[in-house]
Amino acid sequence: MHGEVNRRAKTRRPTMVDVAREAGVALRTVSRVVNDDATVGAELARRVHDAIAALGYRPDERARHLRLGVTGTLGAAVRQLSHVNPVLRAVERAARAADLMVLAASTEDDERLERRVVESMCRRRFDGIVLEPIGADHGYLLPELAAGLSLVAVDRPVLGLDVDCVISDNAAGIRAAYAHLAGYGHRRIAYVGDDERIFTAQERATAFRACAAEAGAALDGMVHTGPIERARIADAVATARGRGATAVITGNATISVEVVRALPDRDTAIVGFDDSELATLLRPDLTVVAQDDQAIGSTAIDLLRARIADHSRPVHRVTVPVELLARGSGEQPPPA
Amino acid sequence: MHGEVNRRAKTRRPTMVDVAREAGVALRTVSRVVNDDATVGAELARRVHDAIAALGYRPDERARHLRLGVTGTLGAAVRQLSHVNPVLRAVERAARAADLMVLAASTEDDERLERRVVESMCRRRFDGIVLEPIGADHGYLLPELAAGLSLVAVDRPVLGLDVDCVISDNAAGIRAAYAHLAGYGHRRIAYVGDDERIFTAQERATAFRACAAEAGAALDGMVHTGPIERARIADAVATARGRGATAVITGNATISVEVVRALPDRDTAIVGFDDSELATLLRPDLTVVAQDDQAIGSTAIDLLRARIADHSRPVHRVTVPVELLARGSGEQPPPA
DNA sequence: CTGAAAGCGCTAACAG
DNA sequence: CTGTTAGCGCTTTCAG
Repeated sequence: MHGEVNRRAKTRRPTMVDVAREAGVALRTVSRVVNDDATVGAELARRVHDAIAALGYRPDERARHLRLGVTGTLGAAVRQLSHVNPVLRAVERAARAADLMVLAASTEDDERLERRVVESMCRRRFDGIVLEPIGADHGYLLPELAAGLSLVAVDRPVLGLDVDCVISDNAAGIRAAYAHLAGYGHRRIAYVGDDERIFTAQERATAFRACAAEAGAALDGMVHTGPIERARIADAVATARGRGATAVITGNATISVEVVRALPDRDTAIVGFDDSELATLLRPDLTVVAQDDQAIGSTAIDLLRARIADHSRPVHRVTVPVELLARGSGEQPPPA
Repeated sequence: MHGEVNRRAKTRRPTMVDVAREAGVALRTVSRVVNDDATVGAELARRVHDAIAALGYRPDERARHLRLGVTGTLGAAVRQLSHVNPVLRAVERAARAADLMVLAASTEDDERLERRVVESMCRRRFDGIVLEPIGADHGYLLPELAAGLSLVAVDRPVLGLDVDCVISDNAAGIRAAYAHLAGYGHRRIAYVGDDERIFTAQERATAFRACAAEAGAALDGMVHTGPIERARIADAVATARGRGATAVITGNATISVEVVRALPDRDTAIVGFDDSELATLLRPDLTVVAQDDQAIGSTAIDLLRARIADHSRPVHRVTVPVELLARGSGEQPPPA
């Protein structure tokens, strides 16, 4: 046990100069020891460490970063920190492997907050930013990019701006889901998705309509997009079933939950977009189109590091394949 | 649309001095405009803004923070950013209301990573840190606290150190759950919890044992704690039911899910610790002991701000009440 | 290795 | 309001 904390009086924090004086060495030597430069003798290093401990010296990275120009820090501006976000997890992991610190903040799906967060990170001179962009107008990024910001968008592109991004192959995912259900004999397949003002929602809904058209299926009462609200989704499911739907494709994990909630009897096949922990809680387990979160995260860091290293390199837009995981809910044929 | 990004050549970023020269004003005036000080004429302010836009000047907070001494930034070191964490959400909200930026990082339940993250935040001179402490040895915090770190622990105390913290009333939650089930006639109540090396898990398990003792109930095969593994929890549930348990109290939300998974027939009453989105997905809906996340988060920020303002104020350890939410799973009587 | 000094970009104190 | 200047704490160059 460590016991009582000695809460320091109003005295100035010690600096490197103080440490140098205490240890009786040159400032330069302290700097070397702190950045553990090999070219310093063992005896001197020990004296410096003793002085650091005696004074309670703590290096100040603000000054270091100011002098160095770089901060060794990446910002992550995501929709909601405290939500499940495997991509963010992969981003943190990949950044750690590259010895970069990730500091994250929520944008709360609020365009103004996104702007505040990103601009704040820019003023702090983070080396780069991983952004889950929201909203339509990202014009505020233009001066930052011109001033040297390195940015990579994940999950969605930054509309109207030519910046690096890495997104899932949403259309391929929908096509896989559609073909999977059709392969089990479904002819009336419905889609329940998110608000189409959201980029991914729009991509997925569009792909669904294309699939139906190609299959020669009518769309009446089969496509339901809009905000994620329990009542709306329950309505959508009821309408689709009333029109004879025997299978549903959902637009994301939250919608999958609501669709399952709205389907008390399990006679409708479901393929959900996005995998989640809940998928294997349901009975039967949920068949899903899973994103490759690990690939998205590490690709984002790769792109960002390359952009930081060479600001004028060509823009890369990477599309990451998705995978259909058959677990049961998507393999039931239509009722005879 | 904004079109092509003008990726700046290798030229130096403009500074305040450049802006002052461009606008033909004093450096001091630029500083005032940037920090929108009211005592500056409209005409001059316009000229400065024009110069800022013309040069693409972006203020550098590193220098500002270095000069000012404070950073207006709080760090949040939490177990896993990309997990559901309503407390973190409340922390962000409360900090924003106080005009403080929260930058968060994951500790991944790894003591060494926690240390790296916290020390990094200290070197960046964050004004304060919100920590979800893990592990037993927090001795590394001692020099930081002595050097002026403001810290508040949430969810668990920092063992062996006398620092501010805010935790839920775990024992009261367990007592409420026990009394609730007993009130519905249950005499054989089991507890399935997390690894007791975790502080909250230990508190909850201890409280459960005390409840059982007080009720004069035998504990044989009724208390199961350990790591969160599907097989272990399934075993625990089977054992408890074999010994005649008619009700289960769980130690946290993840365990609730696993317990439900292990109970295919719904003839066992359940009260879960921690509310979650899943609670209302199950049938019957899950009765839970819910933490007051909002209160925990805003209290944490209050304590932190007070600590920042007065470093030698007395340490506060706040316990936040919990609430039992009856939803169905905890209101079934034992089978006759 | 030492000692001295410049400079990163900003704020603030000073005298006009 | 302007112009000048010191200084935040660090890294790094330069001569010993």
